[in-house]
Amino acid sequence: MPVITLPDGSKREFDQPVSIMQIAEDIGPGLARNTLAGRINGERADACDRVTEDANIEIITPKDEDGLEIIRHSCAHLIGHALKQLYPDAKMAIGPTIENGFYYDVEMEHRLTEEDLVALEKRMMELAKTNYDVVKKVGSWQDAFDAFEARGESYKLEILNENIAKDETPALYIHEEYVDMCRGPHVPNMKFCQHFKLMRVSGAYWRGDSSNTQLQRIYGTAWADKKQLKAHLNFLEEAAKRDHRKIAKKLDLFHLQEEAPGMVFWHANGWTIYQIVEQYMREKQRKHGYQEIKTPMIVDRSLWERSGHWDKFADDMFTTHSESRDNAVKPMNCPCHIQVFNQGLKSYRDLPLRLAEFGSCHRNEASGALHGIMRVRGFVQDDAHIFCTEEQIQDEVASFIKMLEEVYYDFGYDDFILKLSTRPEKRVGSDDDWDRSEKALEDALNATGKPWDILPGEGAFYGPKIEFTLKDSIGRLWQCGTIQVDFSMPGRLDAQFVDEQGERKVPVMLHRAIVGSFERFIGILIEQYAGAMPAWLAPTQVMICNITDAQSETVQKITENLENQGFRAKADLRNEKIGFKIREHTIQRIPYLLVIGDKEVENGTVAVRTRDGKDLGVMPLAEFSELLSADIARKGRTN
RNA sequence: GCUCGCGUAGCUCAGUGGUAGAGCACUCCAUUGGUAAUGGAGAGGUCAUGAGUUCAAAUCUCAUCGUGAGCACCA
Repeated sequence: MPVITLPDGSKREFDQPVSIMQIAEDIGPGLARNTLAGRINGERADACDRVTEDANIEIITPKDEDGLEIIRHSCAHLIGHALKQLYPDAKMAIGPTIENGFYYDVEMEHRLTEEDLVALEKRMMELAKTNYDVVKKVGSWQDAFDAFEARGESYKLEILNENIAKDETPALYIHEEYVDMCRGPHVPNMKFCQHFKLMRVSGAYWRGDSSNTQLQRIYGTAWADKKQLKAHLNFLEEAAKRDHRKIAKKLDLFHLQEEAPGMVFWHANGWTIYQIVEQYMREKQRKHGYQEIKTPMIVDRSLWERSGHWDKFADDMFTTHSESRDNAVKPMNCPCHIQVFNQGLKSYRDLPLRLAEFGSCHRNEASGALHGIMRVRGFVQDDAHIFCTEEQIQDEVASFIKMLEEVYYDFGYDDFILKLSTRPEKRVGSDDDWDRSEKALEDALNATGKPWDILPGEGAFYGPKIEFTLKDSIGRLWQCGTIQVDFSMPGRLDAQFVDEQGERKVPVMLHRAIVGSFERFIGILIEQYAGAMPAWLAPTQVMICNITDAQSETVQKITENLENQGFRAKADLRNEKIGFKIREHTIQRIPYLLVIGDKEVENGTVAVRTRDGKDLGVMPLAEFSELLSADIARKGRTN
């Protein structure tokens, strides 16, 4: 005789066990029609699952966030249903949901092409449109094993053998002749799975291990209704227009070419942005107590052997040979920074010592990893190493995060993601060291008042780290900032300081970066602003246009005047119509356009228009200078 | 590095066996026009590279390089 309590507090009593669906029917037929699944005392359950005892029950519909996930998960099963009709030899591996959609990894002889994907999608839609019921069957481990053995689903058998205990009762979901195994819940009927689109097919390793066979991964997106699906596809289309590689061509920012894969050729416009970012960071670091240094790019192999990098990363380093020496082009700056630290005996009074470098590094990244200027082989880090005592770690981390926030807010990044990566299995340092430094990072994260994720086991071998991650235009995540505790390298490279007792001790080293790589950071900036850089970063801040030759001299004077004030101003004196010039510079995303005609010359004014097409009216040049200064001073702050 | 796709004029792209096209950009001429494209003319490509099939290859095959998506990697 279960008593059901609904989210609004109302209760319903039944004289026998009831399914979620029956409860929904009891509440109303409209709700029953939209019932995907439910929650029994907060635990997700299938619509057909029975409630035997008193419980809090919630009904999940497509409007529910969980509902969308359930739809996506069932769409993955739908791939299996349709795919095995078209390719009976296909073996289904795993089919989870991901952000905005789902995928299924499959092994099969035939390599899926784009046309195959279209055909597969068509079959999936046909099947879904029949509105068939999905039947859940809970049975013994052996039942599941037999079912998949009969079907030759070797990956399912492997999952059963390795991931599911013999005394468990796995749930099978029956999609007509197709059977899948899943924790669920799933949709009760395929009428809910009719707003999806297959996106692409690519390779993916079984269990994420590159030594395993590579499967074919079919990606799809799925939504609760047509409108949501359309909105998502539209979003992707808009996002593609923000791609930093496309914008870079249009705005003449940089290029890449075959002879130097993964190395950026910065053009004047892009380099202007780069320089502003670098100068800004230089000033920021100075104010926060860093000393800027510069260390060599080519360093003898022996240093990399001592630092431990040669062992781990030899294949990923560029090397050069000269006379009798093997050198590596530096992939990172820390060993060099320790060399600077090691010059002259350091006292505890020198700590914390913060050494910063805009360090030009090269790593021979796998060809498949390269991506525009987000992942490159030659890059520059705003790298710094803080040499300190263990007691100083927490304060240093806290003030670093503060500095990072100042920087990110100035660049208009308000929603970066924080993650803490903790001790991996293979590591150096005592558990005690790890306990303390993980705690220090944790405390610093909590002090930010922002949410953060934990990535267990993802720390570097030498210490835990915090990562600060930004998103590109289509939501891909890129790590930019980081702060990492290192117990290992200072000792390996003989860094020491003299403590209060006159004893020599090894300092702790904090690796840290805010922009990370300038290349990546600027790539994300371009996508964030879709090329319309805020005035402080815009390569050209103001373009001054004449209407006819009669105003040329005045335009030149105005341009000079603005340049002398430190603004990045250019004159457009071409024999073109004003509409043509306006269009061109608007497309070039120049923040301010000044138009000078006879009226302006006569009155000593400028007509101001923004790249958004706003007419700010006619004003004296001094007034425009103030306006531009104020805009520049705001940087990328949104408030 | 792996899987699949792609590589044609500066850019965006059309061209699927008979030695190459459009729009924009570029150059020249005319035009001096008040806020997103003035008109006309011209120049520009051993179709990524190499090999093969064929009477004939941008087009078919193979390899290499680059690139895109994803996977793996990311000190």
